[in-house]
Amino acid sequence: MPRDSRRLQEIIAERRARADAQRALGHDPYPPRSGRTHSLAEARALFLASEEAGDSAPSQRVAAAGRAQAIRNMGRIAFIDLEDDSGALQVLISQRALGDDWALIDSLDLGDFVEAAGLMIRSRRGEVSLQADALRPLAKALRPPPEKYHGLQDQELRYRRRYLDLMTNAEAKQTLRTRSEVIASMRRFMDARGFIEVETPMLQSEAGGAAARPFLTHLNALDEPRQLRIALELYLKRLIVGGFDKVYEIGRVFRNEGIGSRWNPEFTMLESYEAYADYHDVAAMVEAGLEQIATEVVGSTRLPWRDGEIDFTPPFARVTMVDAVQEYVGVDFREYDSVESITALLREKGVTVPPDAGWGKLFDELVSELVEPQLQQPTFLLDYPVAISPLAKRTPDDPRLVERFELFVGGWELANAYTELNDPVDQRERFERQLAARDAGDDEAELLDEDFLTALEHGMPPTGGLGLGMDRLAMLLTNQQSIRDVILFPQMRAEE
RNA sequence: GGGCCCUUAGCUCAGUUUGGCAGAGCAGCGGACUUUUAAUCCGAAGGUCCUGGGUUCGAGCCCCAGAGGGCCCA
Repeated sequence: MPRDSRRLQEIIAERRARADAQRALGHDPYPPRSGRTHSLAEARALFLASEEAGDSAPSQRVAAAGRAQAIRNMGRIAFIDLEDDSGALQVLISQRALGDDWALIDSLDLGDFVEAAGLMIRSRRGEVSLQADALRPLAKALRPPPEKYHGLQDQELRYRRRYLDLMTNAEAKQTLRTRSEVIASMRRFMDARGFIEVETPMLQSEAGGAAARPFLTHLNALDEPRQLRIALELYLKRLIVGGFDKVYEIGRVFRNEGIGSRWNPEFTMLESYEAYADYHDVAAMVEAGLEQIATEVVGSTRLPWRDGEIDFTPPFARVTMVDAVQEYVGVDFREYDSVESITALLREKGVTVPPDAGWGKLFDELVSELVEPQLQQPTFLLDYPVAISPLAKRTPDDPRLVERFELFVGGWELANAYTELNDPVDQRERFERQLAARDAGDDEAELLDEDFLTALEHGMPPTGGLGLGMDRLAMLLTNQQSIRDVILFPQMRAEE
């Protein structure tokens, strides 16, 4: 944190002096509690209701509180714009009404929390106002707020000091509030379908369930290494083995990888597992869920997105991976089953070939470059190659494919789902193949989780599983292009 | 990892074209004002021009290196 400049130190000193001035007037600059009777929106509503009823003004006294966003002192009368989480309200206050406490006006700074009490009126210019006859400091702000008109523009400060962003940028606050509503709406949807919400370990001996590098830490009490989870999958499936038929978790996962416009090292996933369901059932649930959440949160299934819109009205498009690659690349990918042949295909199509990559990464590259960007409206891409899906069940008619879909929206992967692999023998072979890939240099390959295999050996019913990125869902529903704008405190390099 | 852009007062930004005294608005400070709402009016202040080197009589500006941030690509 950079040291405060001399100018800023002067400003802080001035503000501390005004806190002392409040004490001299018999007011505590930091009283323990507020005596407010109405939020600012409630106070306004009280007046409007009374006006609607034909009364000139409500006779009920109001004590309201909030942050002083503007102070207009006209000499013997002053206007203070207060703001709380419900809205804003103008306080009108006169020297005559306040008496000795009029001196408090000079002790106020922008950013201070203030309480005002009196009757609701309409000012001469028509502004619904609280005509206060009592004023009381609630909390002195020692540091000045950002400039009021433009708000805080500096991207770095907006992320590092999010409270200043929230304080001054209404749009940023609304976006982050919507994120919370998205998560609440998702919980309502899952709960109503009979899922129970569970919590599984974030500290794991071997982080599994996804292809990603984990964060490493140490558990002192047991003197053992631990990894932060990269997915929720393997523990939730243990619960299906145990007999919970519908479980979900909305939780933070951690991937020690890049930071970018759609990537933050910690992000929030929904995962759900439903016994006796398959990936088609999961797709139907995702359609219903996104329809409901969009309707609850935004009020429509047609959402503005960049220059156009995204339509979450079911049913979503469904296309198999085989057909999609045929359409956008022009080949049957099953005929390119060696590293050599798919490398040649990538070269032919002008896709950069990552060095030392196995078949799975090369295939992923092909699809990421040529197929996924095409999928702007919600589209289920179905039936993935088994090589990049070590936890999914093979399709009945082609053992090279698995019953898996990813849902793409706006060209982004939003969700990933399988008919879960519940054959412990096949699962062990898949893990061993992953270990071989790891030995060949793929440090994102799955580790063999012996306890998870033991659980599968006790028998897991046919199960449909889902993973869905809540941050990206929040981005889609708020029309934000940067994940940092839907995460309250995105990761940043430490200051200094 | 690569490319491009940004960093000047507490905040929002000019100033870089063509090297020549460091600028404005808001906020703050002093004063005026009993219906304002980006209040208005008068006055006086306020700077690590991101950091470190270099070129030059002279660098916010040109050159080199670095830091932080943003965007795009991998």
